[in-house]
Amino acid sequence: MLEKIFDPQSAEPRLYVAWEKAGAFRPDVNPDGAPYTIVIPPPNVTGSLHMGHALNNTLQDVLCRFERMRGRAVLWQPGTDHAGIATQMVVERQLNERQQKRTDFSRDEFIQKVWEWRHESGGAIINQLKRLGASCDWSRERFTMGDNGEPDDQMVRAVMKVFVDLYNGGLIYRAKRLVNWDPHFQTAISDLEVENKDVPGHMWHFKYPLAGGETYEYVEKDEDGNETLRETRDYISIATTRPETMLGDGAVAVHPKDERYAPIVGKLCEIPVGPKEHRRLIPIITDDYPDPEFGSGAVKITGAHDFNDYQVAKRGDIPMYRLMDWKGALRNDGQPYAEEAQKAQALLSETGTPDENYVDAINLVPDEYRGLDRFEARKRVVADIDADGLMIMVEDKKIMQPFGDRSGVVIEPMLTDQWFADAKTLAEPAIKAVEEGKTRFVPENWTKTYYQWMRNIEPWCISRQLWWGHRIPAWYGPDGHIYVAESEEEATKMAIAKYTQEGYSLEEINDMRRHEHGAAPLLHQDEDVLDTWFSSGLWPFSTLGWPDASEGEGDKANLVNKHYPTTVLVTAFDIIFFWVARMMMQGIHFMKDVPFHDVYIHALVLDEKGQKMSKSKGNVIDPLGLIDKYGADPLRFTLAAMAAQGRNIRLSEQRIEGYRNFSTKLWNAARFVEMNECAVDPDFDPSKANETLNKWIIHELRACVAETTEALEGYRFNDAAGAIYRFTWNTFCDWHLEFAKPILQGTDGPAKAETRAATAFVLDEILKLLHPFMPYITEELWGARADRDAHLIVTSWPTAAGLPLSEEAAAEMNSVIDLITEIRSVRQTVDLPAGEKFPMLYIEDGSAIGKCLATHSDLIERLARLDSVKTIAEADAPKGVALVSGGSTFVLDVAGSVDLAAVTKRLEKEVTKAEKEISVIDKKLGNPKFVDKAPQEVVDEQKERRAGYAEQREKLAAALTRLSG
RNA sequence: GGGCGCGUAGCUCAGCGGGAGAGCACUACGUUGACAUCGUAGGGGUCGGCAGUUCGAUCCUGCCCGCGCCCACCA
Repeated sequence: MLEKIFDPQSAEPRLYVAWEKAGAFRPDVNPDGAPYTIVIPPPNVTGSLHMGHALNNTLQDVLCRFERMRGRAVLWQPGTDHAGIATQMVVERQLNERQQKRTDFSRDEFIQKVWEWRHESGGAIINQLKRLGASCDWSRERFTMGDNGEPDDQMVRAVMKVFVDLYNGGLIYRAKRLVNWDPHFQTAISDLEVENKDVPGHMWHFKYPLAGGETYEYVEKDEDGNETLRETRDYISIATTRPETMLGDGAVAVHPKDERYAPIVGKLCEIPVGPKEHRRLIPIITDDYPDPEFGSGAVKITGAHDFNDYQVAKRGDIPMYRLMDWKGALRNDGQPYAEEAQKAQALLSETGTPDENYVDAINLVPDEYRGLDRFEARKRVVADIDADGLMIMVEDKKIMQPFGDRSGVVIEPMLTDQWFADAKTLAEPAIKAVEEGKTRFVPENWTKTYYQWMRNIEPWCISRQLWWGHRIPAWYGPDGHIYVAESEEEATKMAIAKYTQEGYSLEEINDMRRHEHGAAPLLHQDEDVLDTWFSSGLWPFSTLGWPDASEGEGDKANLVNKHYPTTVLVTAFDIIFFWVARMMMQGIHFMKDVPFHDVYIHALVLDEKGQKMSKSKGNVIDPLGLIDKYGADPLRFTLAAMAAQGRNIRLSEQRIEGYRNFSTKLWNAARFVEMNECAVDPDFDPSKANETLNKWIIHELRACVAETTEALEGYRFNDAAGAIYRFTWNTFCDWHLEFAKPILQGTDGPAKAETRAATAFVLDEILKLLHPFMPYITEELWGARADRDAHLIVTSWPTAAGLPLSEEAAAEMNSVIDLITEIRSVRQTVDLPAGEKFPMLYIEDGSAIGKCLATHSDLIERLARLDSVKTIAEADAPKGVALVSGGSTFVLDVAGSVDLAAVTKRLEKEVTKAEKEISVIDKKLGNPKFVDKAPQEVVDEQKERRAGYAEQREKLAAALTRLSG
């Protein structure tokens, strides 16, 4: 016996364990099936399940369960991401709680601590995914750093091989370039990890005096060439939002066509800050970058601290002076300012590209500013210039400022040595693959976003100055030569070979080693680690066993051949650039094929007000809390039902409650079926049903199967969920079970037996269709209803082809439904007491409904609360409450008085409606253009509709005369 | 500045060339031993505005108004 209600708390863990134990999550439950593969977007090990995860994984699980039931060899490959910065942060925070710092430990010790954390509490999110019901093959769980991060671990080897191969192919290189520097974490970050935000700021206008007190005529003209301003100036006006970077200016640039400054191009001007006796002079140059219309038209060029200036400086061989240290404070190294400034001044007389390392060593921060934080330095610079009388004005202005997405601090463009991947080259085949349709975005419009980004891609900075991550497999020799190899051993071999070839003896090589590092190895490894996304980009093949050679299907560990390319990637749009693009680039390069055929981009889950959920806003809805409260099934169903393509999801708890009610409805339906002894009959053949009722429900089931299946095939989760919801509640429960009651409680043996079997059958099919969305309750019912050979999770998905069409039965039952609905409606209009029963008379008119009326009189009487249903000739029809359904007229033989005015009003309203429709259609049909140009079928359809309404109008009119007085 | 998207019932959203839909909320009534986490019935919308294409537009096109999001180097 089924319990009165379903208890998710106790059932969910039990069922989940049973599935795992049965091996249901492994692809070999369907050993002969075609592969169906999804790699999970690996959540951060530090993560805990949020609503986005819940949606993302629900959709993946729906697909996996659906395809598994369809017989595919489904591999849902799970795992987690080592998430460089995030994880390092978590462990550092723990140290802080114990009054310790990361730097209290050696790098090895710290990394050891991170591994300890990872093994103890990392991966809590995996258990949370299990609570959601995710049917991942956990036996294959992977971590982007491997089991222990050791060089022989396959996940690590994959990363090393990729780096080395790309390096050898010239697609990875080391260079000094301007990068986004996060002063909090003291590492470079990629463009994508920077959030540009509008913040209130200032724009200061300063005078840069011309060298030697020179003057020029400054003239401004309007559009017609008339002079609007003329004055003699001994300065050039410069605007900046970042005065502290003035110290590193290498030039002032103006547009070549800007006549105002033509007289002074090529001359020198003075940076108006720093000790007066050592003020630096910089040249006034031309470049296309400055916009004459903006500000004064003159731009200071600080190549080491601004991305635009960097480009100008590169074009013009302007030295780029780095002003800050890794913490974003003004530099405190090198010689006193006077000497350093002199070095810079000396560069002025040189031509050609300045040596970048020489320039980088120059510290142009005046002694009194050294060591100041950049924002403090800004205040000081402004105050000093102002005191000097060289500030023209300051405006308040909204400025775009870059922030680190993790640290929240202002990002500093910084000139540093970093490793870069040649994204432009890697992107080409990745763009082509989408153009050729090898990978398809669903919904389609995301392809544009993908193209836009890929076509404008910049070199990808892949090095990070962190401790936690894949260490870059590059080693430096005593002479600074770089050896890139998959292991230190190999790099050392390369180095020895190189030095031997250069004529050094083994003795001398050993000397080099001693000289450079005492007893240390010959080489020292690059201190940096790789961007987390560098390894995440390999996820679709590294998790499947690459780079180990695939030994065919017998090799369980290596499924690359069988499961790459994967079938579909399910993710949110905010990760297209970070992750999808990188997987495309790396996947195509190394596997010679796209990583996935489809990319399904789903919505973002927002709160009820349409705001992004975030901890800081405090509007986060915790999915685990909802699972505790309602169970996993209602949450999953809600997310799937709301996952319409291309829309955001505003989640409200009411909605979840509604779908919890749905699961209760299903549960109660199953209880009803059980009580009525509708046992599962394995021999039941739906195509052999005789009873109209059963033929009808199977016909309707067929439509639902088709609709659900097609929707899932097209990633239309909401349509699929809607179809099964409506069929279950509005067709099966509301009508079929009600119709079945008189038969199940009646005495007609064969009809009862067939209805029992058919009802049991349809319920089983509902469980199947619903299983991908609500796996727990359906599995529970499946197991409770009969002794089965297999769990529902591995039971075959229904096919429409396996179910018969029964148009006639469908028409018949639907007309009965219409009639009952009409009677109920009339009863309420006339305010007939719900408990009272009356006879109903059908006025014989030879219609279809009349022919089947007797067959279904039991149903009609019961559901419409009638005494009896009788057929009489029109002439014998008494007066009474008349109603029209299906083109026939019926009379409720009501004893006593009823609210006749209400019935009259109701009928008249229906007449009006019919007349209105008729007149609209007549207008159309009367329009020769319509009749000529519209497709014949549309015209015919309108004619049929007109006829229908015309008949309806007549019957209604006749019914009006039947009302008793 | 470029790109994407959204304005349909009180709320959240489907539909997207020929008959305006769902869930929730609301109102009324609850009878039939699956279900009050329920049943039955009902009210409620000039489908953002204007123009165009079309025999016909909530749906296509253009413009406008309002609102989101993503990308972007204006000092």
